[in-house]
Amino acid sequence: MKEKSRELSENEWVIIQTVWELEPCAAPTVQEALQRTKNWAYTTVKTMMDRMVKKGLLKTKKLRNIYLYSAAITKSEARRGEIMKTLRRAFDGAVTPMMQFLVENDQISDKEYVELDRLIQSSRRRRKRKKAKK
Amino acid sequence: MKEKSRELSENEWVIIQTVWELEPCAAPTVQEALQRTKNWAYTTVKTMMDRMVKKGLLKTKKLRNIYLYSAAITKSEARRGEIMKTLRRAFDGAVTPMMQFLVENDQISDKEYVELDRLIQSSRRRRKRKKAKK
DNA sequence: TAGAGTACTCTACAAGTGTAGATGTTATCC
DNA sequence: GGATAACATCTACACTTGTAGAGTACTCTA
Repeated sequence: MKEKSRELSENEWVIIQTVWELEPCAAPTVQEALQRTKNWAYTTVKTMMDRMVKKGLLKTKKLRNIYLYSAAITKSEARRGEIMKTLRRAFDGAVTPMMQFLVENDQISDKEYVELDRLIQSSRRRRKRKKAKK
Repeated sequence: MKEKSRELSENEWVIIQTVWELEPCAAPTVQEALQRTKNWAYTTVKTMMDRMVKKGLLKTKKLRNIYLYSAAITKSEARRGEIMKTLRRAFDGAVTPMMQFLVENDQISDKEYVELDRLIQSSRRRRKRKKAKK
């Protein structure tokens, strides 16, 4: 289960987000979709995407004379990688201090508290059950 | 309060962590301190540190003929930057889904649950008080 | 005051990333 | 069957990051 330590750059995130939404999709489609936000030339997008293929972040399938891209990693995997990176770099790998930081930094609204609370409870219950089972 | 979006690279994190511990400190000190973990040549460390000064991550003070470095940003600022980056990139800026992810991904031990719970309660109380005051 | 340390400065180079122009290729429509 | 549109490939270049050698400058001691 060796995580291939997928570190995405800022722009790679932008691209892969779009691909997740539209996959399977061709490069021009992605470029168009990003027209509003990013003003990238077609070749820019295409280059980035091809590099991402080489890195195993995207994959392609040739369809006649065009390539259809899709993500080679799930959103969940990517998120995990990103979080792990932050955790490792900034919090010595410890989850609690990171949560603590989040909680203490006024980045959480009242409503979010409630939700978070519920989340924790339910996840805890779930874990307990799982443990009991084995 | 405009955050200068301080994005540290992997190695910059390593350096600044050391500086936080030892500051004010000279470059050779940092290099020695990292000898065990990283096997960087002195010039490597020095180059990185000087680049970090240019970026506003570290600052120096000339003392006779040596430079003493210290951090130009606090650990807290750096952490915040790192978290914000993850949040923005991978979670669309929303805290709750990120917490949810943490909670649901078995990255939290039983003990941590308890602690987290306490954390949330107390932070919530604190916030309530603060609100009441104003 | 010359040599030995110790720290600093300058320069460099490879890999990765952001960005894209110019050029080539294929399918399609008149 | 030739023009056009749509897509792909090739090439390039500047900037950042990782890494460090070679050379210089200052300071202390014999």
